[in-house]
Amino acid sequence: MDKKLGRPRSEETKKAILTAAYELLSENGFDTVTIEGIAERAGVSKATIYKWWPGKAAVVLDGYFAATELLLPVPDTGSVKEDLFQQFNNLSIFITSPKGKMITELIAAGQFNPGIAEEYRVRFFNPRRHISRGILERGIARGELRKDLDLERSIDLIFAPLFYRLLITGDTLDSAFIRELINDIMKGLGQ
Amino acid sequence: MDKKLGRPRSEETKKAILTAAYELLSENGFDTVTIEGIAERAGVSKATIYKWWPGKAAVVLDGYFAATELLLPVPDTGSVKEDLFQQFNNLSIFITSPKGKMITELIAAGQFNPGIAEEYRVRFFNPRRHISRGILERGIARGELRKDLDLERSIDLIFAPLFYRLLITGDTLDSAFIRELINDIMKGLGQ
Amino acid sequence: MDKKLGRPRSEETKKAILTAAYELLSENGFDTVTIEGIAERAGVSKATIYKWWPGKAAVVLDGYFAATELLLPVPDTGSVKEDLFQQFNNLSIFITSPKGKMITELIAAGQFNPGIAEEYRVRFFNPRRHISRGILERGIARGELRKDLDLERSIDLIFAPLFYRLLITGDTLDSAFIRELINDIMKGLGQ
Amino acid sequence: MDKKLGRPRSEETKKAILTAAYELLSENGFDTVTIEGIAERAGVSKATIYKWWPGKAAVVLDGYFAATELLLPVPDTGSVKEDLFQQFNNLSIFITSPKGKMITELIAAGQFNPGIAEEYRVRFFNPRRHISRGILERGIARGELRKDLDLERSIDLIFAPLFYRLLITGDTLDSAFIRELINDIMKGLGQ
DNA sequence: TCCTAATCGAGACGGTACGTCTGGTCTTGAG
DNA sequence: CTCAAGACCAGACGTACCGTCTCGATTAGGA
Repeated sequence: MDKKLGRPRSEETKKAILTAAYELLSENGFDTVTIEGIAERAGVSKATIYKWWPGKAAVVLDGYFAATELLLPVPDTGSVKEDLFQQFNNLSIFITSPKGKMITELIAAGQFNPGIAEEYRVRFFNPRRHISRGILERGIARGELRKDLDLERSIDLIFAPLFYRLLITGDTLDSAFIRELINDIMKGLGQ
Repeated sequence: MDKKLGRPRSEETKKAILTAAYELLSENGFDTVTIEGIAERAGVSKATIYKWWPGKAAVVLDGYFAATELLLPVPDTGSVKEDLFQQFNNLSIFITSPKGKMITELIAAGQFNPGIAEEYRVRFFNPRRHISRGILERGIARGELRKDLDLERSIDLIFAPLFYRLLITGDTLDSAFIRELINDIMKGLGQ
Repeated sequence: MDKKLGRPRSEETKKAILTAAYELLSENGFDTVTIEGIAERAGVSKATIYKWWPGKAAVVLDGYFAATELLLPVPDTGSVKEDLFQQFNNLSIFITSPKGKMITELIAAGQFNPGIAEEYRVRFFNPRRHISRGILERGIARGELRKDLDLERSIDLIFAPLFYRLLITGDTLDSAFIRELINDIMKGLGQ
Repeated sequence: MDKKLGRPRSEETKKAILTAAYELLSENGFDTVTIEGIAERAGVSKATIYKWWPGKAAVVLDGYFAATELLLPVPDTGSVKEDLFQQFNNLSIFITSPKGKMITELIAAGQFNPGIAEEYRVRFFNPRRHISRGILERGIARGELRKDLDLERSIDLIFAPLFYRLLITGDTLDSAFIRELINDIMKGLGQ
């Protein structure tokens, strides 16, 4: 069926490209990374990069996730507030670290490139939302939360303020903020 | 004091540049706008643009706001929920319109350029937050809201999900969503 | 040793550049030729030109000589006067032709660019001086000329008035002038 | 007749422009002089320069001659050879001095600008040729030179090799060369 | 003393070309 | 067939001067 004629793709080359892409991203920021720079650093020809990725955003994103994929701990303390605090405190620590700040630039790049956006939604956000969903479901089961919650919207409620600060206001993200945020969302503004 | 030596700056030229910048932004999107394109469309020399703006992002932003500045209605129905619904429904209508979608790209550009970020914070977000603050304060005065609210954080709670959807998930923003969002935030997830 | 990695330089492109350069030189004169104009006419990118030549003067000069290199007849009539007349009459015909007039501008350009000067000395003047040297040497051997001549200085004596007229006085160069010039130089002003 | 309405032209301004033009010429060479640079150095507006001169070449030339005009000694020793030696040795000292080297660049500029050429012919060459003519005429009267000389062509014979070396070969000009040059021209190459 | 006309500085402006840079594509020859 | 090397076109970058054009402030002589 699918023949394998000719020289096979070199895994080393692929790794070198992703590593170079990630290094350049972390050294200079997304917008100053160039395909040419990646090719040079990786000791690879530009054509090889274009052969396997459609453009700079794709390589850099791949490089980022290749270097960043990590196990996400699933908190389960028996308390929604505490579980949420643990998850989002971890997240806020991550996204304010150098590694995390890059996600900012990738989200920005995603505004000009739907493929990129899809990618980080699937690889970055979905797994984390999955964990939040578990927390909320257990909370409902335990009666800590209202039964009628729209889970997806509820998850948005917590993620959103973090990224709003990150992308728009630039305000600090610390554990006090996370704690108060969760309190507000649980309690509501009313009454 | 402030001298007026030399040929005065041409207001027509300035207007032509801003108009051209805005038109190109709305036709092609931020990242395909070029200074050269603006210069040509405006019938203006590149040097003149560089004289008054440091780069593409600055001109385009200026062009955007010059074309977009509008009166913001201040709702005051006597009900926090209704006031917030009116404000944020209007906002969601705006940011899902062609004109509003551009703000997405400017926010993206702001990730690579602190000056830009500052600009849209001041010109776009601050006036709107000011209105929200008024709504919340009146709500507290009327006893509709908890007295101990941190106003800024509370405002974030409402703005954030809109822009989270806009920038990250891409989910739809309609009046049903706004209504439910406000409900959730007022009531809280708890109990 | 000298490796031949990578895509080889395109001879067609090179030719197109030189041709375009020469055409523009002959149409408009040296100082209105631009690299951008050459690139456009040749259907070539500016970067390609800058890759192989340091600047406009170098390309134009190369284009000029690529279009102009021709066989130089070596007169040998048995008479110094006649040989010199043939050589310099030919030369005067050439340098008053359109093709030849360009050399004027290249000499001018050479005043601001030593590399250019070196180039036309080697490619234009040296071969012609070589012929003159032969004529004079044969003349000395035949006893037509003084034995103690400094050949280089003597050659200067004939070339110089042609280019002096060309570059400075602008007086006409015709075969009568050449004849009289050679007479004067042979005879001397004295006595 | 010619009315003198309005503010009269400022002589100081004119002087400042010419001085600035000359200074910049001597510091950086003709081709790097700019009208803008002259205007700044002279503390003058560009428009004022364009009011009185058609372009850079004209101002610089004027500046050059304003700074350079000097008395030309008229040698009269009773010997043509000695007179010529004195005149051309002086000339060669001048044109190999910094001040004199600039004339090279002006001659180059003259290739692209007939007005410039006319100017230095009249202001630089004619006065010197006039002196040479006197020397030759006295030589003829004294019987040192042939009666049938074409004076203009004879003058060319001496000027030409100096400028040929200056503009084309770049060979040195020293008093030995001048002496031998005059000898050769007087004696002729023949016999 | 005011008026008129020209000069001048400052500096904005439309242009044009500069030389550089990156993006993507294409062409070799080696493996 | 893959790949490194690297030539190539396309086109924007930001800069530098060009020569022209307002401005407002002088600076005379003539009214």
